[in-house]
Amino acid sequence: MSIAETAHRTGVSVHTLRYYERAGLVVTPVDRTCGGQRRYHELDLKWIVVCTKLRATGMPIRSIRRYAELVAAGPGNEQERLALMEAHRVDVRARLAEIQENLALIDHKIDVYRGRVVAGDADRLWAPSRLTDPG
Amino acid sequence: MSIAETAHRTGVSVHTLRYYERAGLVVTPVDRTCGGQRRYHELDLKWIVVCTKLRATGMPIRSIRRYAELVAAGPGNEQERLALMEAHRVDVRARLAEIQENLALIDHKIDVYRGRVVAGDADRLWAPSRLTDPG
DNA sequence: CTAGAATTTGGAGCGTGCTCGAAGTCAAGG
DNA sequence: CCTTGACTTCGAGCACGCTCCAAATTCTAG
Repeated sequence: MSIAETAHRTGVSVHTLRYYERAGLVVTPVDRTCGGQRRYHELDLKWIVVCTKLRATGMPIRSIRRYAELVAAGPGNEQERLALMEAHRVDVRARLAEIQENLALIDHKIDVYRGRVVAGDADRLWAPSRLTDPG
Repeated sequence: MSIAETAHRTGVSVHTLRYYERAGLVVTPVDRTCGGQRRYHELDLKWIVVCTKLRATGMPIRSIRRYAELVAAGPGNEQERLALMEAHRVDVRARLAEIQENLALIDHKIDVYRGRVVAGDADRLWAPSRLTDPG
């Protein structure tokens, strides 16, 4: 299929598809027409989707490239692929925990402001407790 | 306290502290010595920590600036602060969900590679199922 | 008072991940 | 065949969030 359809079906732009290819994120060279235009197959599409999911978890491009290189190299380096993924999982979990932790602050702020808005709507009287709770 | 100590106690670099100030993330102007050097107080420190937590959840600098402006403007805009935080919470939760969802892929890959590594260590025999499971 | 460490400013530089522009080539319908 | 739109490459540009530099000034310990 054309690059446009691939872009449509994977949800990434054609620019990004070409960028990913330049960046070395492909496992096998993308098929081309005799005129030089890219023709993607289902397998290419699946791989691109994997890339987008790894990106969505914050894996940097260069790590995905490394992973693509390992996959391209064929069987025999599962140990390294495993290490790569495990390291990334540690990162992701840490980030997840950090976000969840700090989400509590946001929840708290929302509670506070909800209270203030209700009080304000009721009688425009409140004490801005900036000294104990900045913001 | 000095900028260096503030940096130490908040975990952000002195460069970043100055950058945040330039970017309009402060609620009130930072106190200065007669010579012009910054002197941070506990309240400044608390606000900086809030900023770092918002940053940690992915809130962009310009949103934090907007929030700081609202806080600086004093009581009366709780509605807007609330809207800002609620919008951000929606973002954060969506991102959280996306990460968690895609973490499953990583877990799956790890399971697969663990299996392959064990099999490989045992007898170096496996079928690289690239056609069904790229990567 | 003085030396040396810390801080100041404005602006430049950088890493990441796209995003786009220009100029030319290719593909498919009529 | 011809037109029109999609595609090609290469390199530049951009948004973001820092990070750093240089030269001047200030602070602090001895």
